[in-house]
Amino acid sequence: MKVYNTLTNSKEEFKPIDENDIKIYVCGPTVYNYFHIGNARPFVVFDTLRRYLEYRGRKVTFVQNFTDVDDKIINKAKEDGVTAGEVSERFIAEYYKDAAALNVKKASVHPKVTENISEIVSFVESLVEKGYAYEADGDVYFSTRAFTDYGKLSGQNIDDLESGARVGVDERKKDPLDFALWKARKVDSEIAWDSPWGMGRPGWHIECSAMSKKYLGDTIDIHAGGQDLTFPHHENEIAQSEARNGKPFANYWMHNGYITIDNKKMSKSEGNFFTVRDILKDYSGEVVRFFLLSGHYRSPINFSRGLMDSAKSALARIYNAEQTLEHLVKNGDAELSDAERESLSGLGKYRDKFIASMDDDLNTADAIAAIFELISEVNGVCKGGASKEYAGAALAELRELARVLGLLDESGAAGGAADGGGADGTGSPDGDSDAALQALIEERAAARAEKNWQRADEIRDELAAMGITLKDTPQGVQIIRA
RNA sequence: GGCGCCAUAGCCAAGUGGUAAGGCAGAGGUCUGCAAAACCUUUAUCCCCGGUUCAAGUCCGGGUGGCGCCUCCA
Repeated sequence: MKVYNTLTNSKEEFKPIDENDIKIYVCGPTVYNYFHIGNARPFVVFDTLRRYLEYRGRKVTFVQNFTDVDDKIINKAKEDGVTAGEVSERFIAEYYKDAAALNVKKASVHPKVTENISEIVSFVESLVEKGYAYEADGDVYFSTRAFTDYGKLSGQNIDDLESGARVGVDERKKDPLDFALWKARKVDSEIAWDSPWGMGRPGWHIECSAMSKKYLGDTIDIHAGGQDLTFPHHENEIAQSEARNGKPFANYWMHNGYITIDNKKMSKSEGNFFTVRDILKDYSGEVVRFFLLSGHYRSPINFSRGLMDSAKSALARIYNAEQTLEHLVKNGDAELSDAERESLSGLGKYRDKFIASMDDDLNTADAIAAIFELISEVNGVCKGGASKEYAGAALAELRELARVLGLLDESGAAGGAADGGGADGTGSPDGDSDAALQALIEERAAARAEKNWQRADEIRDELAAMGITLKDTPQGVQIIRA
């Protein structure tokens, strides 16, 4: 597999340290609010990376942290009159709900900053001892000029960074680019932990270095996150970790592009954001996921209702194909036709294309195209009916590929179709135990046989109002539940 | 000022130097009692100007337009 590595600004062959245990760390959310669609992108993209690696037979240890102590959380707690811990616990729970809706798997570990304070303190102590950090009035700062490789990830040299720095120089810092490892408590009521420098709490960057080391070791395979974390967050992580460990921190750095609104970056500070929670009122999580995977992860994606509607329609094509095949698996012919046999022998080419696309720096747009090409061929072959065997094989491949992308899961939020018996009423309800529904379907079949179209349509409309769609196919009535 | 990204049909979007995937929307048609789904047909001087090459959307140079990081941010 090839992966675009921000460290080298080029696509490189991905060579894991240990083929049997790939180590990935993704920067997780600061839990003071529901996450927005921009935050959702790395969750979905790197969950897809993980699924793909697992699909290819690799074991993956996937760590995604929760930043559960931070200025924003403390401010939110003040606003709401609750503790910082109550805010973070609440939004961690909300994170899991939205992530589940997007079909994002839980990480191997979701460490919290507040549960790793002692690791963080000893990490900082070690940096101080090695001369990479200094204490000032209870704060501890990292000395960027002490780390000679500073700037290697963002491709900047330290002097250019400095001349462009817009932030006012804190007089306690020796250099404007120095950043806080430990922040002294300002007021007694503020959440704080004891340390060699007095009561305080960790700075933002140190948590990822400390937790990555604890859960994955000194050198990991992939560190990932949004492009906006490249500088300073990831640059600082490299400085901290490599200064302390004396080894490379991460071999590959992957950064996803932004979600934009009217082509401008979506961000909380700009206020032009949509939370996933709100979007889920109008679209299923699966549509959101499909939307996020429909372009390449490094490109910006513009978010709008119109584009979501397009994604919804496109995903519906995949669902229609699945439902048609499910119906044919139950109601199709017994014998494989020659045309089916021929199609079947070449069906693997779509899997090949899918894999080639995913191997090429996670090109999900191309991988989705492979799925659509599979669907086109299968729909063509199944026009007017198909054998159970062919439908079964096609369905298996369709699901296999879609599920690598986290789509068409059994557990998926969009739900599957339940299938009924044949239109003539002789078929078994095959799994559908709703007797009233079966009775209506049989009544409609009888009405149709008598050409009583009015009654037949009435029944269809009645069921449609209940979210049940009936399709008359040559293989009998297909029942689709919303 | 420093560093970087992008520009492909009405819209979204792939594209490894060899004469443009896929999806959505639109138009016409087939199938259907009508639908739905599906199928068939149909829609691109690849931002502009140079250059390299037998061959350039793809490489190089120069423009133009848009975006981003350098400040909390996925």
